[in-house]
Amino acid sequence: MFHDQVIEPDPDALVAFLDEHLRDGRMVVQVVAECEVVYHGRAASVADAGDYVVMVKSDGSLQVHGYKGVKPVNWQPQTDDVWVGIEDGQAVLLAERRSPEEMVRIVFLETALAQALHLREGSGFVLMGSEAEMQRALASAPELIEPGLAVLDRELPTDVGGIDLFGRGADGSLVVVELKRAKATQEAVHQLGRYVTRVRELTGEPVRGVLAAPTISKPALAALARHQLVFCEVTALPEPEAAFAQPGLFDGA
Amino acid sequence: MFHDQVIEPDPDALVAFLDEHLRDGRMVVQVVAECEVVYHGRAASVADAGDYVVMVKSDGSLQVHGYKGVKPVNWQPQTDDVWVGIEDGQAVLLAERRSPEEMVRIVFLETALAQALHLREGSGFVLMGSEAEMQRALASAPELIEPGLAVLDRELPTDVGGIDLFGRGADGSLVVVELKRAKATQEAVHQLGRYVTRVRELTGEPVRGVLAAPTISKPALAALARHQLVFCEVTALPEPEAAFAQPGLFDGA
DNA sequence: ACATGAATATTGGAT
DNA sequence: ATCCAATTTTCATGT
Repeated sequence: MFHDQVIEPDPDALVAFLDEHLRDGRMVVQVVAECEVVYHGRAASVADAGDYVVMVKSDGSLQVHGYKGVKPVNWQPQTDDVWVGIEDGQAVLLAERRSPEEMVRIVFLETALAQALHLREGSGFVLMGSEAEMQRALASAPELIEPGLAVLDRELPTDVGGIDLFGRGADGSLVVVELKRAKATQEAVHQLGRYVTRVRELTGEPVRGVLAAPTISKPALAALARHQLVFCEVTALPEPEAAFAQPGLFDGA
Repeated sequence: MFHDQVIEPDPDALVAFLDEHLRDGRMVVQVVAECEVVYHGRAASVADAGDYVVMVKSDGSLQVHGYKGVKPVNWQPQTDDVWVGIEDGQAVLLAERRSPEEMVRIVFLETALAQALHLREGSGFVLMGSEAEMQRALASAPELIEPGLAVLDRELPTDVGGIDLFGRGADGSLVVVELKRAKATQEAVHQLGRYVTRVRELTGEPVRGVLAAPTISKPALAALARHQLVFCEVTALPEPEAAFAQPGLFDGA
């Protein structure tokens, strides 16, 4: 898993280390260093000298992390080429990508540490509470939306977008359901309104619109009312499941 | 910058190491280990045993990286509490967050490496090519959108959303401009259509709609035409600036 | 390759 | 605290 490491390498040693391990397509390579980072592609950015953790994963994706935040300061999804070399006596890493054409260039000013890791692929990963899961659950139990609702379609495509759930109510009218796994915003209301209008135009039948989500923002609820649409509370995760919190087992901070 | 590390620590040593350095609010702490990760909050997930790099930054944010991809397998923005301890003879890390209420729990099965880094804040960061920048540029040079256009407002709020640029054309009609820094999609067309309709309702005047973006998808262009709206090509970055690509300076892969 | 839409989106700004 | 909109969004999926 942990493979190789050099501490405070000089530029030549760093380049040699990177060159060796970046060629090996199974390695995740990290460099902890004071560096400058330049990006040019979809946008462009310059980061002046600062301390960062540079991580190049085995798929060629690259990220430059600062001292805070989940998001890297700079990054690049799966690159096509990563080159290293010496320029003006300093180690430089250049990552390039076609489609879109972009590049990240890192100058290592002072390197604290470089390491190569071999991370074996995880054996399994399951995510619960996605919108897709909600959609399946509601398709099998449409009474959670309204009594007597019969689901006719899921992801029904129209020229203004895909309708999450499409059905017919107990009153005989068509029902368009827009689903959100998190709090619904005005944008979701606009989406729903667009679908309802279009289905009315296409069918000439009475159409009702339902926004199904765990919660809804106050402005969105007001907008719903204006458009004579309905909110329906549905949760993405079935149970709160308080099974994990185990106070007393951990040392308090 | 590089502060401290332990190689292949046993659970007790790992917990002692983490406990010491996580308390220090300036440290970025990394653990390279085979581990299991459970998340529960906005959604829920379980990752079976696999090799990961766990990074806890000095703001309490946490991310668990696998061997590929920019996105972590698991993560948590700025947590409120990080606890470590021993459970069933194994080192466990629990990161919790209020608002939203969620937690990530990591069981370290076999630890290759743990280290603490002190990353000083970078001195400067500049990003070019944001939509805000485009907006400023076009507000000062509205002829890039159409000759004779006079800009009346930026980010003009309406009850259906904020209009990026609002002005009056040489023909006397009102002009609504929707701006995208990247390729425009159908969603942008819907947004623009909504604004145009609303402004027509509110003013009773003739209103034209312009979608300004570097490119537009084919379906979006068709939708624009149906709604009698116009596309205008504007680039987010002023120049391609081929100043960075320096072939020949780097060792080929 | 292109287009679409979800995401534990994250993050910053405005109210 | 809430809400909204941008993002180098990334990523999976479908065509």
